[in-house]
Amino acid sequence: MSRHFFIAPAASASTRWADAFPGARVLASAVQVPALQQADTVWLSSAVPDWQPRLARLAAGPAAPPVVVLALQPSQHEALLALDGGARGYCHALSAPALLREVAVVVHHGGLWIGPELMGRVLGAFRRAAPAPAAAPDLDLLSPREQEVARAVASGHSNKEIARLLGITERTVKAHLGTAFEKLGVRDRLQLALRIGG
Amino acid sequence: MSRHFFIAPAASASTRWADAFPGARVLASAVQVPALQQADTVWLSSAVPDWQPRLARLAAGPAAPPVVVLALQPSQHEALLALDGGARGYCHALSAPALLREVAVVVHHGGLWIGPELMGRVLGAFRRAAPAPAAAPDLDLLSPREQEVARAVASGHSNKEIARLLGITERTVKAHLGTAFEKLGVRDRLQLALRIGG
DNA sequence: TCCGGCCTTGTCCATCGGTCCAATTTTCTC
DNA sequence: GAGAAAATTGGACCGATGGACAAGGCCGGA
Repeated sequence: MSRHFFIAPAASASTRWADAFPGARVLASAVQVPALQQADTVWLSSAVPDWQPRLARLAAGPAAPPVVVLALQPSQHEALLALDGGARGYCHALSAPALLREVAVVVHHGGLWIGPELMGRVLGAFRRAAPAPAAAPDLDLLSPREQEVARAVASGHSNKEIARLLGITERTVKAHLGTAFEKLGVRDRLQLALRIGG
Repeated sequence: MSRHFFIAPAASASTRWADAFPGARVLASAVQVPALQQADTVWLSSAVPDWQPRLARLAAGPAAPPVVVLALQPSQHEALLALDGGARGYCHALSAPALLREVAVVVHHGGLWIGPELMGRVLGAFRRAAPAPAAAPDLDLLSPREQEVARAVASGHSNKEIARLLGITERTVKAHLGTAFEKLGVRDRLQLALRIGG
């Protein structure tokens, strides 16, 4: 039995939600229900005046339920506010029941639901905040072949796998690793992976 | 009948995917298969050298299948590249089969799957302590003692050192590691370190 | 009280990983 | 061309690692 809670102003068009999720509970915006913490999904209308602090309270805590913000007039600005506030989804309040059920499945399984047009904007915003990391200087200490082997090790491969990947003998892999250990001052493959991977 | 395609280098750990999706097809990185356009989900390893142009080709078109990029060493930078390239998900290549199935459900229903670390960035840095609930946080799968051992391994310590550190027998360290490997679905200490981070 | 998970340790054994001895070939620089 | 560095492989040795099989004590929930 799935537990869905809708939080919306009194006169809202909650019939869509009732169609999509039979047995769901529709709450007046003023109500404070502790049971919300055990909900499968909380649908919060942005028509509720204090939806942002409500969202913050709902999304806090280790076992917080996924919250989807519903908007009668969706905007990218509001969508960013919702996602930044901890919402797991943002979609039109008048979406078809079938779509709402899709959204429920997604957020219930740990996914994030945002409109396709919003995705581009979100990615653009965060690419600016996450520049490409500089090349690790550690790797420059190694010869080209040693770098290949070292990267393969840092990817979790065994000597046998690396040998097959590079088309060389396992013995040769060991040789490259040995010199790589010495150059980087580590004692085994794990420490090497931590050096060039972290 | 779900159709899953995995594209990965020859010697990759594709057994995980086979566990998660019986009947799925594992493709060598060099193969070009038109049937990919009809796939339910395409899993693309970022260990494939030309994964970005491949992703672009896969994600293009009106009826493109959802593409999930798998990374042995997930980074926010690479995640952004993947999502910006049209990927619908980005997660660790060594994720447990159960988690991979969750990802499949999400993307198949139109959702977006991003790792807990990237989610934290999206949702704001100050609330990073309380990330998404469904984001199975690797370490939480382990018992307290197993976590201690796992963290020590991820710090580059040997079994003997860990035994001395924790005041237990080396045999016990092996026991904890064995169960940790099983719970996280990795095969050795290096992959465990890569999973939980250095 | 019984069951299950957790922590602990034991033995045995196959495999892996790292190091020592050594060698040949290629490639680049002086 | 001489020399140096890199890349390659061989063999052997031995410690580290991980799995298989077994078992005892502790503790909390059904």
